[in-house]
Amino acid sequence: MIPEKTIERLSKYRRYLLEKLEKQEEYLYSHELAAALHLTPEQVRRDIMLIGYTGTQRKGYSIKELIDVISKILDGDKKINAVIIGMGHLGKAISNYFSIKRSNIEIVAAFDIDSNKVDRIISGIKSYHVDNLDLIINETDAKIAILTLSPAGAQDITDQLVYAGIKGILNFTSITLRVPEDVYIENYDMITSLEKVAYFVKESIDNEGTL
Amino acid sequence: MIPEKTIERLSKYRRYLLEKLEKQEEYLYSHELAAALHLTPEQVRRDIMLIGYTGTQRKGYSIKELIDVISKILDGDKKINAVIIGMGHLGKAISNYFSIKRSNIEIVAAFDIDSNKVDRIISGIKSYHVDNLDLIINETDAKIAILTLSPAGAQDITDQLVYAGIKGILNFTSITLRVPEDVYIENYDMITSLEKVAYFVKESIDNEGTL
DNA sequence: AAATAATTGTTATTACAATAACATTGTTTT
DNA sequence: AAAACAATGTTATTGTAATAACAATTATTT
Ligand SMILES: NC(=O)c1ccc[n+]([C@@H]2O[C@H](COP(=O)([O-])OP(=O)(O)OC[C@H]3O[C@@H](n4cnc5c(N)ncnc54)[C@H](O)[C@@H]3O)[C@@H](O)[C@H]2O)c1
Ligand SMILES: NC(=O)c1ccc[n+]([C@@H]2O[C@H](COP(=O)([O-])OP(=O)(O)OC[C@H]3O[C@@H](n4cnc5c(N)ncnc54)[C@H](O)[C@@H]3O)[C@@H](O)[C@H]2O)c1
Repeated sequence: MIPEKTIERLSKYRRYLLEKLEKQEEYLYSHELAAALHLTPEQVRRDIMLIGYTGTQRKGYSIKELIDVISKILDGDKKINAVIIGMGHLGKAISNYFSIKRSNIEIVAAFDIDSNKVDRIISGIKSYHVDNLDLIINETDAKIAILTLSPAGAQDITDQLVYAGIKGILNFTSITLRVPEDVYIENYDMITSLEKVAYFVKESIDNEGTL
Repeated sequence: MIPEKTIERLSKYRRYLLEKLEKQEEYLYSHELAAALHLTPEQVRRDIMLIGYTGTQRKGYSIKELIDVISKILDGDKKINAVIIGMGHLGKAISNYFSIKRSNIEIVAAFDIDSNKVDRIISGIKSYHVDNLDLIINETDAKIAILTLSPAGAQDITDQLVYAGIKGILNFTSITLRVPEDVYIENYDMITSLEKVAYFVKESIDNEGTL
């Protein structure tokens, strides 16, 4: 019901607002938020309207209240657990990163097929052999999986994850996964991102002076 | 002129087509490509139309020719060089990844501020101290930068990159960067992606049975 | 206390992207 | 050689997201 793009921006708004809150600030205007995130003030106001929060005119939005409203929408009322599959280069980087950050989402376990990488604690996250996938996911009631394993095994593991009750996947493997309708997939494809940057760079170089 | 979303898909089409080519296949239909990437055949045909390629009816598209047309658009005629800034966890993972992959984009240098991480070759990429940023970027004629450094230094380094002639940035730091109009920025924000997945998972769980 | 200025909230418009419809054409079959 | 078929190419439609316009409102100023 709330547009996907708005959800993305809400996440970014919240992070910016939390910074402001730390600096003891109380109110902010739509144009401040817009300027900070390279958006238009209209866009910001529209998003805030969509989530049903209202500021006070001439004074702006209460930072604290706005954070609360956004959090209610993004987080709901209970925490959500996630697991990482594949503790290679990328998997370790992500584990390390999220072990620092605190949020409503907690990474509760990691998995790998390589016996050298399991039964250890890496960046504060316990790592298990994939054979225990179903068991641990049920025990921890994890609902999200972050896929950073080799592409070859990705579809097979995905099927197991779905069977175990995972409802959302953040997929870093470059392959396209098949999942049932009720499982939400967010694909992140680094090659595509890089090729896209390269394309627009090329275009901008080609068009130099053509304005 | 070609829509951004089409550029993204072209990158994915090409990767799929290259796989097919390796298997010695010669032709494919729009519906095959669509099924493989979870798109509609109409979307695929439209994209192909936009880039001015035409297949043959009843026979489909020539895989080889289509790859060539896409490559002409995405790659242009010369290679493009990239650098990585920040050889921490994520920087290393990416360097390692792209040292394997072959494409039109080559990562020619890496930079860090930590003296323990410089003047070495990491995953086949030579790593320099950031003090040499301008020099090396000019020497290598790099046009793209991948930012995987700590957020604190990101805006400062970005200014230096722009000054040195960088025209495209793939930004993994979670902060929003200021750049001139002619510099293309692609932001990738892992927290936002994960929070988005969490939101839609929550929604789907809440709406269970409400269909 | 009235006027002013600045900001919000909402509706209207425009732009962009995806989907659908269908006419066209090359291939195959009989 | 003619007819049927199955795919493409293109136009039309719908849907979604972003932008713009403006009315409503509340602090501030005089
Ligand atoms: N590193 C990057 O920057 C990068 C960028 C884009 C995409 N990717 C993708 O992310 C994935 C991981 O990349 P990486 O660089 O970390 O690779 P990596 O080889 O360092 O790590 C892969 C890990 O997955 C494990 N694994 C393999 N099969 C498994 C299975 N069936 N179950 C559980 N674990 C399994 C391996 O043991 C290994 O530890 C790959 O699919 C890659 O294409 C990585
Ligand atoms: N690791 C992840 O999965 C992940 C996910 C999302 C975002 N990020 C972002 O990516 C960036 C890197 O993450 P990480 O986990 O690799 O962190 P990290 O601390 O492992 O690495 C950061 C590296 O940047 C270097 N650095 C710091 N300041 C620098 C400067 N001015 N010039 C050059 N190098 C500098 C540091 O020496 C270090 O090697 C951070 O901004 C982080 O927010 C990381």
